[in-house]
Amino acid sequence: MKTSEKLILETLKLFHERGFKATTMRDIAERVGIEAATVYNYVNSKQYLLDQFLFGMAERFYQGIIHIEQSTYSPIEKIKAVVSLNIRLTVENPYKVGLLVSEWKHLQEPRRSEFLENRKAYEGKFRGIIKAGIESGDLRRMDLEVATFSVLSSIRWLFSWYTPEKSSVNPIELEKQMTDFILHGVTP
Amino acid sequence: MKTSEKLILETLKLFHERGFKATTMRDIAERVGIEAATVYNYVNSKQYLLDQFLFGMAERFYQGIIHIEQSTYSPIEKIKAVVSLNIRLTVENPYKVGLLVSEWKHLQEPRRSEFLENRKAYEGKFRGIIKAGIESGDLRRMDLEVATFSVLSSIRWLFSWYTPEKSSVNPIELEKQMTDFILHGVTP
DNA sequence: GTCTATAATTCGATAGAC
DNA sequence: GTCTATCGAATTATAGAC
Repeated sequence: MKTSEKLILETLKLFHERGFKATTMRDIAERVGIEAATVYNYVNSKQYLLDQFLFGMAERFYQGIIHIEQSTYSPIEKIKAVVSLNIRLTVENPYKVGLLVSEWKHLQEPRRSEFLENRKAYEGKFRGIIKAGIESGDLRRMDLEVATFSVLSSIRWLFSWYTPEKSSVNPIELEKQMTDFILHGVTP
Repeated sequence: MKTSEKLILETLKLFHERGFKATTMRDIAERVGIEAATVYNYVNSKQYLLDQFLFGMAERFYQGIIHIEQSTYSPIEKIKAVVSLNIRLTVENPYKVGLLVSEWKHLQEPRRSEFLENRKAYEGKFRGIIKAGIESGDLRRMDLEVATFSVLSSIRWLFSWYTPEKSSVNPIELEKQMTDFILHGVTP
């Protein structure tokens, strides 16, 4: 593996294990097997590394929901597609998705505000899907805010407990199980 | 307000806004209106403050689910009670609940391990409730792990989006809405 | 209880040789 | 591309006067 690749990978693991603030450039250098000063041959700053991780993932979530929003799917099919999107991105990038919900506070302005705007836009698009579903009668009449965040929360925390290797279900089965939960709850 | 009370309150707000690592003793002192050295007249260390917040809340969640577990409620009634417990504790202590899920990594050993064991025990008890419900037929047949964490995730993230003042629903209505979602999903 | 002063350490980042 | 050396700033915490 190239040093540049190893640097990115080890940094991601350290941010995941200890958090951005508790990870030092010296920690990163040690994992890669170089000196701290050499890290600056690859990146301008520690902030840059966090920025790349967060906005890289945020953009993929955002583009994903835009495609779903613009599709001709029914509201329920759109919800299924969002669940599928979340599972796919989380399984492919569990650490980055984890950073997305825990380390954005450490972005510097104006990037921090940009990040929050992006997240708000994502949530707004999801809310639109739920709203359309309620109005068309495909979904139950319920409070829009509660419905939006209840569904979002159940899929956003996937990263914290699901790993395909250790779980009793594979990603395909997980998608079915989670969709069933969101659509029908836990009662028979 | 007594200085000691103001110190606790302002520290909690700062930990919430910036995170534990990004909050300095000087920040805390400034909000309270004293010098940094004076903070040490009230607390032994910054770690102590985080420790108190996290274990104080963790204990309340733990005691709550123990009482629910030992009750004669049916599985569905126990789930409703856990939802109620989460809403009550989150509305009463939104910042502390937020720290519970975002700042535990910054506990020092052995407290960090103790915290994780407590959380695992809490999750285990909740899993037991779901398991009993599936076996009794009160709940749908579904993967135990997925069911446990799907429900837990939907209520654990309450702190990040719900505030009684700004929401269209009050805590009582929120409890009904969330219970309906967990039991029956979003479809009619 | 609150202050000033400061110890002791750590951190992000840079300079410049090779 | 990698190193040694180091700067300058920030941080937790303590000592001791008032």
